[in-house]
Amino acid sequence: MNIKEVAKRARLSTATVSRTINGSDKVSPKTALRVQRAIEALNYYPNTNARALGSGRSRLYGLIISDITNPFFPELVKGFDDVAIQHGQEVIIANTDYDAKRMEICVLRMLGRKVDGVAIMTSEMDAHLVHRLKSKNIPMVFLDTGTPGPGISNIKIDYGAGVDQAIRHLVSLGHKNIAFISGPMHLASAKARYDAFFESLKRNGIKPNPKLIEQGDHHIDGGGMAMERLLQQPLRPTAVLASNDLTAIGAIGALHEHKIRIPAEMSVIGFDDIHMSAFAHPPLTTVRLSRTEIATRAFHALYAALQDPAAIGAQYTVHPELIIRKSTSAPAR
Amino acid sequence: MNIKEVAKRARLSTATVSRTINGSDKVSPKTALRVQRAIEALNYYPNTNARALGSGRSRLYGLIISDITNPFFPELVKGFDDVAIQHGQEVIIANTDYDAKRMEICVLRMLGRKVDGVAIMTSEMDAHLVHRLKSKNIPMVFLDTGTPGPGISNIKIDYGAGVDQAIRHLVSLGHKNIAFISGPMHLASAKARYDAFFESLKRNGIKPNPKLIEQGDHHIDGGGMAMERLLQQPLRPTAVLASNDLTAIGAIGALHEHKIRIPAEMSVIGFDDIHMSAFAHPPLTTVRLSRTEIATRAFHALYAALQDPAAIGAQYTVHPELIIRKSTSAPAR
DNA sequence: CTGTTAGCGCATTCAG
DNA sequence: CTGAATGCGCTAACAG
Repeated sequence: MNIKEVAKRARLSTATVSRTINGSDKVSPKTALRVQRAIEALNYYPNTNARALGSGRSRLYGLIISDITNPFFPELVKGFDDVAIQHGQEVIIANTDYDAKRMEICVLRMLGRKVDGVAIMTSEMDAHLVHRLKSKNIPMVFLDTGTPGPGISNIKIDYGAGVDQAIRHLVSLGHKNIAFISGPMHLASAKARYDAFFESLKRNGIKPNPKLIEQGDHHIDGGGMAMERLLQQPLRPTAVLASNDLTAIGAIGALHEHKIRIPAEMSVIGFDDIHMSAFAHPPLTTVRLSRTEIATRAFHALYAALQDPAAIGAQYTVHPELIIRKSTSAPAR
Repeated sequence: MNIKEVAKRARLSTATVSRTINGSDKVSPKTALRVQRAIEALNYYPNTNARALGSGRSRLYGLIISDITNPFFPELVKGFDDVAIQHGQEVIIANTDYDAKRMEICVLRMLGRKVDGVAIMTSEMDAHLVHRLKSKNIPMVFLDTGTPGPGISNIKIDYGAGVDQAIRHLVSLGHKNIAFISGPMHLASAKARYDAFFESLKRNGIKPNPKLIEQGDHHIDGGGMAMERLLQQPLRPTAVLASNDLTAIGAIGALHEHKIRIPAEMSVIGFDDIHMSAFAHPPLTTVRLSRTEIATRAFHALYAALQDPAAIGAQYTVHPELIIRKSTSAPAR
């Protein structure tokens, strides 16, 4: 079953069939209809590999993430996939697992499949791999770690504004001793949040207290353990901001263990707004980072580059939004 | 950069280059080495599309899941992807989102890409789509919903044994009034767990009480709401088995709201053992369904069919395992 | 608007 | 063990 059969059935040339399949406007509506009918009658669908080989375009986009097991990513994947499907494109996902060798395999595969673009949503991206992609003129879009240039876009996250909303919310509630549980500092996104915390504190007239900073690992247990350490401080904070929601959820768990009431005795704020945060106990106040927005912008950055290869990469900014739920309140006096 | 260049560089024919790339044994070690060197010198990697077109085999496997946002699936995806990479194969993921039209698009794409096999991990699979795959002789493997046959394997989950371990654990602890929160009954997996619950109860000499059965939705909130309903019963159960971990976590949340102590006043058991269950409060006792095992078996079923196309589909059974943590104990007297 | 033709890059006969 | 030639299914000029 191939394009020839369809052409034969419709009594047309393969070129015309190909044209109508690709929505060329140089086909009369009547012949297009004839083609459609033949396609349906024969249950035909084109061979993607041959298509890519012939045209040089694969209609395939690569999405590189570091850990699909982290709830932040599936939502991102879903968003990206959704938009891609809407545009008749496909996506191939690569899970690097924070492993350099695996990352290389992933990139090589994408190169081999002639992807039309790749979205790099992990900060641990080897420079030489990026270079390799660039040398093949494959459009790229980075999440917060790229430098816009020819064919390279970047989606910037305004961590400063996001963290600032959280801190202002806490300050307006009357909090002064605000702790922070960071992520692993070798991750660019964790570092950015960490820095934003300090700046926001200063901006709000609060002197950062190093004893109120603990490091987590962006997972539940790291958050719990960091909270434990925080509780051993002589000066107990009245509020804690976590670098991501998983960390906050872990912290909440530790607080429950110690029978510390939330938010009465301790306010907790997360970052990301993953789905389950709304179902935490109490429902978590957090700074939402819209995965849908990130995914949509990423796809469009790539798709636009495809339409106009000369287009220079753009820089987008996504603004986080504070979602106030039940884990924050004025401190008990 | 293509195979010709490599051939030229190595002063060999493209056929020989192709052979060594594909690990043919009809190439002398010396010439193979020459090819290797040329490949490295030129930074060559084969064009996957051309490869698939020429050989008819794509080295690509399809994985169909219903909702990547459900924590059960990312772990499955990761497992499948890991094994595939180990075997030098690629995987393309399709997220059907419980939507029939989208499912059709996904299958058509896989067909178009000439996948070497597809793993169907969702129960809502259209019969005509399965038929279409079958007519193209594409090996398939189902998760608990397939009938083994030529090129079709099935991975059976012994829900009966899994649920039975949970019930026996509860019974041995002294529980008699055991509630069950089911999943959405239109899902085959939810139905299977539901049925297993009844059978296990009988097997353990307990008469099922319809008032102690509530329906959830396999999400956190559904579990919470179902638990609320259960608590309004005049006869309060001393233990509850949830159809999956998310449901159990929701139930735990509802119990906390009511200040009901777990496990002293209510034991809770989940099903699946998703990663976060170990970090619930208290850590959830649950029936582990190894995603790694499912994924590995699924991949191998497909991969084996590829090696020997005449191989008849096999049936595998994966046995769940009770993981006892802190959410279960003897009932308070 | 439609048909003819020549590759795309590789795997695979078939010779040697 | 190696090379030359053919075709996979489709798209993209180029004609008409």
